[in-house]
Amino acid sequence: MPELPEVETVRRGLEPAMVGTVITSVEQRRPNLRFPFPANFPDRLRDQSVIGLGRRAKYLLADLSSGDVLIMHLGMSGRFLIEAKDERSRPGVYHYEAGGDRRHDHVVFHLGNGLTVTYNDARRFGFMVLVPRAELLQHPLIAKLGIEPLGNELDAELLARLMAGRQAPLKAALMDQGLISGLGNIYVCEALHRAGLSPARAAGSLVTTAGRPTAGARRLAIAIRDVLSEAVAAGGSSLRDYAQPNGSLGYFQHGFRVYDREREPCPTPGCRGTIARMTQAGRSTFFCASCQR
DNA sequence: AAGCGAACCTGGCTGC
DNA sequence: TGCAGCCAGGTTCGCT
Repeated sequence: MPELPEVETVRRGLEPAMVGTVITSVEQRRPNLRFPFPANFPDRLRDQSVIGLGRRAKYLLADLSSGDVLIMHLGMSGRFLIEAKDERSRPGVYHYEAGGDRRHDHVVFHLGNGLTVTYNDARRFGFMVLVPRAELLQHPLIAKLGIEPLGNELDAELLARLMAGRQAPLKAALMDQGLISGLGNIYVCEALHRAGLSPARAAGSLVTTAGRPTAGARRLAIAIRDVLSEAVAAGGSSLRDYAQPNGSLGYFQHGFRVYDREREPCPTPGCRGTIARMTQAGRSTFFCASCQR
């Protein structure tokens, strides 16, 4: 599920519930997700205050008073649910409404403010790791991440530099978290369509022989920023059963122009093409062969 | 070195 | 209704 906009939406949903409160206890209901939980995981969280909740790429980073950072990744199907322990005490404030299979509630954080935050992950590709704050940037999960696409660095020049010399399909290069971190299958398809670039062309084709960004590179840098910021503003996309922590649904999936729209007419003004689907590196790519070159 | 396919795990949908 | 087969937002590993 979650690419950068969804993770940022989750962060914004969890922040008011968790930051500034204390974790009174943690229920860890299985030994592992994608990886084993850290040793003594509940003990290391108990009685810690949550000082801040940040995000790097698709990782949530909870800063704890113990000096540890709790790194959390949602994998494909991870989500958080916020509930009031006593619904009557906070009527209508936080209420889990979206459907969900509670058999996959793997971690429950009990908070000092009376709320519980539950991590649910059917496929268990997500994980949680504890790292001392001073070691965070050296941690293998974090150290190799590329630039934040919504940060200040991403422009046509940097994009061209990152893609220069690469023979890999442009789509694959954009999915490479070591180059740009936070894009996934959906938003890469969307950004490439907005930029009018074929997912199959070589990444290095965004650079002129003089080493300058092509016009396509300029369009793509803007398209990446636009599609991500629009999706964040819309509260992310709700595919299948994904919901925001408060149970409400993101609605950016209505803004998809190509993703999961195989055989539909291309939405580009004046384009008479049809959205097609192909497989690249084992993942579905949705694109318009007519206006994406 | 870079790039591809498989693997991790479960659930939902489609089609017979 | 049942069941087999295929598909899914991510990441890592091992083999070209």
